Amino acid sequence: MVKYQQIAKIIRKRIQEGVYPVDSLIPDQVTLSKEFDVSRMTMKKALDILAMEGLIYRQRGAGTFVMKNALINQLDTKAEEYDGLTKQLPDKEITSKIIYFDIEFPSEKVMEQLMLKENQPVYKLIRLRCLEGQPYVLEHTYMPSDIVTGLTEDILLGSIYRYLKEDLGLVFGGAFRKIHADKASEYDIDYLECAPHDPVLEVEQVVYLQNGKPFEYSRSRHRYDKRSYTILDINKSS
Amino acid sequence: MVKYQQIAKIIRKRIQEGVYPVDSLIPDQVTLSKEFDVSRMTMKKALDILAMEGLIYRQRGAGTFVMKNALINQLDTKAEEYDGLTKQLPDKEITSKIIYFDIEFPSEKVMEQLMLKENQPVYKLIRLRCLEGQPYVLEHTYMPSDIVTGLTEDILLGSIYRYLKEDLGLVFGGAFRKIHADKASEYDIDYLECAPHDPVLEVEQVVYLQNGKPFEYSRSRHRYDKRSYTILDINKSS
DNA sequence: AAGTGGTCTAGACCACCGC
DNA sequence: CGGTGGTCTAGACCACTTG
Repeated sequence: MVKYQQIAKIIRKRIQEGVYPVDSLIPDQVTLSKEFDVSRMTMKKALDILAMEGLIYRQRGAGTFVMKNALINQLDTKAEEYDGLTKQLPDKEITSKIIYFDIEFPSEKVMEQLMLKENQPVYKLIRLRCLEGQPYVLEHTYMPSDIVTGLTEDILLGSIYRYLKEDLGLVFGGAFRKIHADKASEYDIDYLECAPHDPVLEVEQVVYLQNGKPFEYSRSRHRYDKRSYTILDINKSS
Repeated sequence: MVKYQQIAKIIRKRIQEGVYPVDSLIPDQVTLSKEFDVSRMTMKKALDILAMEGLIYRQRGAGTFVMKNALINQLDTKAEEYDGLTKQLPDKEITSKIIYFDIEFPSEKVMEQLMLKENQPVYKLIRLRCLEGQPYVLEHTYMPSDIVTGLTEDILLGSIYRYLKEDLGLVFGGAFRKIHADKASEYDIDYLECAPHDPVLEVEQVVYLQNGKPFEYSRSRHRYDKRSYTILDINKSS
């Protein structure tokens, strides 16, 4: 870990422990850079991290302050969402049931989302993920077979993302998501065990590699009473 | 606008216009810093912006590349969500109907979300926003009366956010959102004109000032067929 | 080994706030 | 006016990829 990350870690701890109380002024950049024996640019870079996390804010001419809601935001674990369920809920028992698993040529929609030609086959899979034995989410997933190679039922029963990262060495770049509400389909009623008129929360996403190539298109349908989606936005423009 | 922002703007344009084609290597930092006659640090800062936007990615030792999906992401206007509906959909006709408007003492839930004491009154308002005359979203909003002062029905009929920013001079810091699906309530059926068993997409949010003080707690209920919520995630850790 | 991006420095100037 | 944070420089070293 480089200097500015180490320093950010120390300051973050001071905020969490109340050494720098909520809503207070913290020492200026010159003082801090002397304390940590670094240049002011490096010191600023450390503070930039904390500003991105929403822990501090700065006013030219005035100083650097601890955010009023600094402690609240701590509660949200910074799980990158494309780490997959297994990593997002590490303390829970997650099981998977394979409902469909095959390789086929892509539909129009899938071709477009995954930037494929019609002759490039994709894995199509449907999994029911259960949390502590209870139905949690029904995933409809498409992955191009030239990027995601060697998929087996064994892998599907565990964490696909662990396989992609550790065994295939893929580097994730980001994801584009669309969230909407929908009526429960016959499929949802069957597998999620929800009532006929229950709403469903659907997360439709395309996940990309670092070079921007899409490797997953999926629609995850959640029971409306089991899951909500949280987002923390920080205003960078000011 | 400072140097690194100007340079970022130029490079962004080159990517959009295909001067730097998708998936290609762009000139290295030393070459670019000579072209723009700036130091390498400044050049890197310009590229940092484009990396945050998901237009480029960099590999130590290899070079800087244009993302495969660079052009796709351009389609999403970078509307900060707390700019309000009026600014998000500037080309559409948006009208508001005031269903409820009063000032009262906060409930337990509102006190907690807005960090208030029980003796600090809040504005409570319910607005139906219509898009091109059609019901679009039903907003239940609470705002502390000591921050958001001088609210009138006239303001509610237009853009509250414009009033807060321009007239009160408030500086927004960010927002915390929770998105879930729900069953339509009697209220939703009445005002959104949806069917009894239609699902509803609810966005529950707390919006903060720059100093971390919350100034809005709201629940916005959308017709499931009219609105979805989109998110672009960029992986910063790599 | 050469070339790339990432970090770090010491110092400078500027814009802004509050006294 | 002094002190704050934001920007920018010219140069250095390092980590990494590629030929």
